[in-house]
Amino acid sequence: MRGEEDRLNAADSAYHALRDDILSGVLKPDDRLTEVTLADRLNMSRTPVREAVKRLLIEGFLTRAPGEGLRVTGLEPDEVQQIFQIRLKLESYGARRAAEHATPAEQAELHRLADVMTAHTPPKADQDFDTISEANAAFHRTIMLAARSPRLGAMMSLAINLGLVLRTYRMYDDHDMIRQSRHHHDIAEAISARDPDWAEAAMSSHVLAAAAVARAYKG
Amino acid sequence: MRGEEDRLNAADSAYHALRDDILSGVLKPDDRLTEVTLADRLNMSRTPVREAVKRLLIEGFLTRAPGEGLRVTGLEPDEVQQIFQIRLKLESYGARRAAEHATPAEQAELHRLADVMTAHTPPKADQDFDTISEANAAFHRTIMLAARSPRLGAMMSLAINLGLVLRTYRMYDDHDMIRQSRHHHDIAEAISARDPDWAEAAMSSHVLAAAAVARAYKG
DNA sequence: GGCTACATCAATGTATGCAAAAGAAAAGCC
DNA sequence: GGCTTTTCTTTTGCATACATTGATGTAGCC
Repeated sequence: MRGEEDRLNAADSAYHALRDDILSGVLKPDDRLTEVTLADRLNMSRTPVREAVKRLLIEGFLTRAPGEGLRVTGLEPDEVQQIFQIRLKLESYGARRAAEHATPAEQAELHRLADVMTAHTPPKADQDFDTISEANAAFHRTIMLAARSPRLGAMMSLAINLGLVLRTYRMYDDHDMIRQSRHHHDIAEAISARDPDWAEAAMSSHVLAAAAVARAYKG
Repeated sequence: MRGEEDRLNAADSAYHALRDDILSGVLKPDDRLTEVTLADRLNMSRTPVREAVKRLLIEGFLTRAPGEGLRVTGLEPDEVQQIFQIRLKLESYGARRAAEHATPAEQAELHRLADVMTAHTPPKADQDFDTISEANAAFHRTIMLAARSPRLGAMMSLAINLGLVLRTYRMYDDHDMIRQSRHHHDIAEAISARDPDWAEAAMSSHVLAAAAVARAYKG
């Protein structure tokens, strides 16, 4: 879907390819990797791979075993909840700032995205599923933009990526989805009302509900 | 005083050298830099310099001007406050978790580091300054370790290494330093008492005080 | 005279080769 | 036979050469 990936340089595409493989489980925590192996895999030289690996190490997706290559960092069950806690802090702060700084256009966009989600919830076909998923991502992205804090945006994208595994909607049943969609309307309203406290609380509630779903989900 | 620095590899020493030059003002926000220039400056090849630059870019010390090289990032006042807000959220959460998970050894270490800071505060010589700075960094690092959350650690290192802490250290007067030192004792006590609420509140207070100093500082 | 197109240069991106560090295995010594 | 030492192998670190990209300026054309 993204024709732009061709325009990415090798180092960046290596980064994204590896990260996606880690998050999607193609590369598993026990796999032994090496820079050369990965370079072969991706059909490029070690240099850009090295760059990507360095970044993944910093971000905690990989760890380097002293003398025997790289390993994918495993997700402990407890860590999932920790990531939700981090998201809780950052996203609620983002919502607060969005309530203070969102333009009318951004407010309208948030309402529109919430409407899209509602219209397709609960999903009847796979296509609904995709539409919801995309609208959800766009909703959160718009709030981050409206927060007018590039640093926060960078932090969030990392936190979100860490939790990407969980964002697969497999865990959500219809009830969860409907609630989530309502939450989005709440948040959009709070931001339109320029009420930071409300926006923060609504977002907190939203994230905590998601955390609870993840906690309950076994399988 | 640290003989270990010789054992650092080229990329790391480049990173530290450049960061120090930025923090100390040898490299100023308007300077136009290039990877080749820096490599010459440091008597090494572009490869390790590139690595260091990449990291400094991520951490926000440098920005790349599309077609004309690198520039030292000037810190906008508003951004400084935003970074403190992010730190506030993450560090207070870290303190909370540390209160829940710190080992007796870690608790003792925190008290020890707080004592070291107090003993050298207010600083009388440059050496005191270094000692305090190091103890401070170790204190926060120990809390992050005690929080038992590698992901949080990764996020923090991105947020914190934005260099702000280092740059703001020069803003402190004796009064600020004494207060900071007292805060560290508070936090250590809260963690030893295994009181997450207290630990979180104490850390919040600590970070917000630092933010206030930064806000008041003009020059 | 103004606009386009092409050449040129500066800066970054990528590939490859070699060096150094760290483990593992094998040989020698006690 | 167990321990040390040495060497071989694996993996990362660094340097250098080359490719690519994007900006700037100049010449030619309209």
